[in-house]
Amino acid sequence: MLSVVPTARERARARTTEAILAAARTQLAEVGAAALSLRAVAREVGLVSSAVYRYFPSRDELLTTLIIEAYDAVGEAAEAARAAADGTARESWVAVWRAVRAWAQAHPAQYALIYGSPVPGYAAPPDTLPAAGRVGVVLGAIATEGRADDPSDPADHVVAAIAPDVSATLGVDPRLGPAAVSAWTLLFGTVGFELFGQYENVVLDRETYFDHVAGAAATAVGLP
Amino acid sequence: MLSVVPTARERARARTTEAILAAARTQLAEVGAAALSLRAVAREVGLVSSAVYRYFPSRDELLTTLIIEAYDAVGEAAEAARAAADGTARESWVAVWRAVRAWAQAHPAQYALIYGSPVPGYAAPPDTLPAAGRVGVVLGAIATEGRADDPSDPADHVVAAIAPDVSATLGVDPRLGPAAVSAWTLLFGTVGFELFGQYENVVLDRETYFDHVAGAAATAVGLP
DNA sequence: ACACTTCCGAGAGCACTGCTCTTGACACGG
DNA sequence: CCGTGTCAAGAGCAGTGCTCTCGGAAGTGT
Repeated sequence: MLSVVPTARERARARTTEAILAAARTQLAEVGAAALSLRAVAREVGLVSSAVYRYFPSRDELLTTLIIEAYDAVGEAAEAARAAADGTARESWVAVWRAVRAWAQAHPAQYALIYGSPVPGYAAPPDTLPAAGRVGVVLGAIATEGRADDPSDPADHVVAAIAPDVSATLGVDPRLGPAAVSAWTLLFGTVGFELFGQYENVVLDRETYFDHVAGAAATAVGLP
Repeated sequence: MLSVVPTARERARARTTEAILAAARTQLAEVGAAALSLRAVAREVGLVSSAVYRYFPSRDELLTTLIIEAYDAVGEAAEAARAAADGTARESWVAVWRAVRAWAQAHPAQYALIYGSPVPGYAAPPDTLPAAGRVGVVLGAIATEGRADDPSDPADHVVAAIAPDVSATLGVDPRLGPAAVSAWTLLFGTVGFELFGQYENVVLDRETYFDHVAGAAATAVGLP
């Protein structure tokens, strides 16, 4: 119990768990979430299907692990982009937007897993909530850092529509809440629409359009 | 062939086709798209599974029919809302936004089918493209009707990022293109985020927040 | 060193899926 | 009235998630 130095069994278990996850990630990228087959994962690892259940109690549990991984990955991409940017707050903002889009392009199946329609019969467990907010935290920090005093604050009842926790966690002025949530929505809406084919025959130059939207959103949250 | 007066066989075929579609709609609402089972549909209709293949060559064909139906339904909801509104262009705009949201709340599975992640291994056939644009057409028409002269037009290269067909089909000023596409994205992004649970513990008062976003989007497309 | 407990992988099996193919019955048109 | 074309049914294939049992291996306490 809680041994600091892992036993051979524990190490073997960790290795197998990681092998299963690696195979699941491959499967996910190749066939998508809904077609992810536990038996195929088992085959790839060299196990029989029932053995996998010793590591994940169900297919949904496996998916949950992948979902958290994906949230963390896109959050890390956003944080890395912010860390790498050294210009104005507006430039950081655009850099983070671009990073999220680039991550989605590179990992479409993971993106669909977390921002597409939920897998049928699958209810996202609360475990995923903290990981889901990382991109929002990054954007909120940038907006607060670079915000000019903006006279066009929303009415009080609109401000109250956003949970106080959000402003607190993000460290932003509560009056920025609605605009921040809206910008966050627009970011993932734009990335999703492009990825899921809604911009087919509509948006010709995706980069130019995306940068324009990112800039407009920056203005909307008060970045000069 | 192409008989004006349908034979008994043709009528029977049309009846069975409609019965299958009705059962599929029920299934879709109950278990979602990815779990829609052709055998379950057949059972509900009172057929054996293989008989369904006389009417739809594959499960994907059935889904395609449902997708087009869903696009048409949400488009009709938007058009009806516009027709019923008799105030300013801004009021019409907000009414259409609300109608889309209400439709999505009433038909979450259909909404997920068309605006969620694509069903795995399923590529949306071109048949769905015209139906997909109906909501955009309604919004574009309202924006054009009520637009005030707006000095903040985007740069030429941004305008050129949007397909000319779009402005032509929507009948809007091409300079409005980027803002219109962005507003369209924000509408479905917001509705989708609410429906798929991303606003859990984030947006408390959904109606107030939604109306605020709708109004901001109206301003962004130049509605006074 | 031996016994005991825990863990793990394999295999069989259940109920389900999409889809194909064959077979027999029925309705329609010449 | 009889050939033709359409239809539903049934069996079957390969696959799925998941459960249960069983034998062996690894770790633990005496």
